[in-house]
Amino acid sequence: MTNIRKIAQLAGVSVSTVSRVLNDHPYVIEEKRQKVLAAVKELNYIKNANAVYLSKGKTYCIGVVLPFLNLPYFGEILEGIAGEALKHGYHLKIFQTDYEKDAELDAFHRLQMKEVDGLIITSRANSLDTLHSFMEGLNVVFCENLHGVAKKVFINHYEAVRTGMDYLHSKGHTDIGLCLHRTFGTNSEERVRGFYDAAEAAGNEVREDWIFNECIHLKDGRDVVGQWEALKDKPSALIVTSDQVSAGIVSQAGRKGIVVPDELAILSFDNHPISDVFDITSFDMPIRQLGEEAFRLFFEEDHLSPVILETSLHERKTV
Amino acid sequence: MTNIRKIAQLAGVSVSTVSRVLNDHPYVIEEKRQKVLAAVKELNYIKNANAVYLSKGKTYCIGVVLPFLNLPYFGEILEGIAGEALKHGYHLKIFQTDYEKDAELDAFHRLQMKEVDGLIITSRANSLDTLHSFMEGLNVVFCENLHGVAKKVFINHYEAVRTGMDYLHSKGHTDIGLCLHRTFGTNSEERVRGFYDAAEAAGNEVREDWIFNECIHLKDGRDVVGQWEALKDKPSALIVTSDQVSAGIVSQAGRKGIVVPDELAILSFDNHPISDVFDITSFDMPIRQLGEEAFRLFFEEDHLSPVILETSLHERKTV
DNA sequence: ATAATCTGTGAAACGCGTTTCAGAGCAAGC
DNA sequence: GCTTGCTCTGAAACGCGTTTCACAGATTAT
Repeated sequence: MTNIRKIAQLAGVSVSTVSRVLNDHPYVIEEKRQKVLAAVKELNYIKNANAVYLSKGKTYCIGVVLPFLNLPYFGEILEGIAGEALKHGYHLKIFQTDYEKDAELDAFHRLQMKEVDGLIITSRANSLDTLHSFMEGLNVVFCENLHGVAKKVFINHYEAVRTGMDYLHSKGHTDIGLCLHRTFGTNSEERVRGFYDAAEAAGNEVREDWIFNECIHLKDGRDVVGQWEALKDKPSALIVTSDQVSAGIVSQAGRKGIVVPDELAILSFDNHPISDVFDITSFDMPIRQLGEEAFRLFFEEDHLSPVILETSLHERKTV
Repeated sequence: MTNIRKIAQLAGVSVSTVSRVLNDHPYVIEEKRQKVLAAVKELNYIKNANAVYLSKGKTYCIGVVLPFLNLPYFGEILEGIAGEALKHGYHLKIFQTDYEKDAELDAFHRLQMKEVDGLIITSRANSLDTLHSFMEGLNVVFCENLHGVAKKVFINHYEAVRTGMDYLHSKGHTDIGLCLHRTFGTNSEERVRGFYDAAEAAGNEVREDWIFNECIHLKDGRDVVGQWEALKDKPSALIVTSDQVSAGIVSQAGRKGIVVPDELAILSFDNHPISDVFDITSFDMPIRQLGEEAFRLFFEEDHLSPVILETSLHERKTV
């Protein structure tokens, strides 16, 4: 393999000078510069990235920890991160976890090993206590409103749910259910908190059996309709934290002859294009922006103040 | 920073022995092994991944070139690649191109620089001629049926479209249109070829204005309906290469009172969950498997025979 | 005229783990 | 008793680019 020393030899200069030329450092006279460039061309020299990274102590690569790759939510976050990263010459390394704790910890280990310069945790399975010992002095960004000092960016789910609940109340609903991706995780907990707080503030009761968990994909929406039908006391409205699930609900309701919103109102989250297709009233979630801000938090070394993103309601026809 | 030499010093052994212990090589006496492990613990030693990669000449990382991250198609491919990669201890680096040639070439350059061990090209903008000079002796996998020798895995789009056309013919359709993601690119060309061949075989005319291009997202389906309505002579059926677009078409048709399939039949591709929700007849595309096979092609050094994946028709209610 | 800068350059150290090679010591095979 | 053949170990080379430091020579400032 041809390396920088061979170039130096052929060009009749020192390796430092070669390095200077290759990195556009000043203080190299034109003549030597040309000789170096000629040697590079002649020997077909290509830098070894790993040598650069070892030497520099950084990799211009950021790790993204996420559970799944085939959900629009994570695809959109990735777009946001990648777009912003590209602007600053950074690349993305994917750490897909399937919410397996070990896979998640592996990502942190990679960070410790300097395989990536930082980590963006879009969603996690491990407790903060567990993670703390792994992130001493490392650049980690969380996409959630976690307690304690950390770089974090998050969508104000609490406020969104409260606003949504008030909106449903104003439409006369008192019996409201909730469809969640999962119950653990800060973002979900924030939504649940908003849900309970709003219900309490309005003097309405919350029924545990009106909270549907593990609503992730389109088909889960269909299942929710089945469960809803089987209930003796049914909520008249559902807050659904994913447009995919809402779309599944609305389409299945259509098949079953359940009239939306008269019999069942749906207030959704994401404002994904699919909500437009199904005329689903949905909170616009700045997911791409979430990704962009996450990268910025990583990039700006001492940017420690949390970034809070707000949602806005897009009224359509399911409430 | 604590490195392998410090460990050696503290443990009173040579660096080779430390390396042996750290890599579970045989021929290290238990006593020294314990001393090394103790030193590792005491100094809180963590390997530097970049040093390993430089030394080994490989990174256990594969680059994935893709235009977009927020399309289900690419999310699914990624899932397939990532799943298979994980099994073999590989990670993924994302090279999002937006179909920009320079961004694409950058990925090849990274490969030359040994930043990744190989590249999976899920879709590309550069010509093969351009790329050829960049892949001399490098491990590159293409997800398309390109001409010439190369690692490749692809879905048999030609056959799928031909089968689809015959299916439509059998239902009495003679005036058939086509919705494409794009016109360039091998996969699209294969579909177009199947489209023309089938029409010709059936003795039907193909109308250029029945071919709709740049149909990518849900909303593009809506636009197609508008364009379709504006046609003086309308096709009675459309072959649509994405369920997202089909869903947009079907939903918009519903709003406009266009009866599917009586007035407009839709034969779609992907068999994405959304096609189930909309009852769209769709070809099942083994996209995840495409990703898995792509990784295998990369991983098995001399696996040069192309992998061809077949589709299967899922009949629902839009034809 | 002298001090203070700036330009240009190379040797050497640095970042750090892996691997080869030579050799010592010891047990099994003939 | 002598030859193979293991087991175990460390020195040194290897992979390779960046950066610091010392210094020579050329300017500019005082």
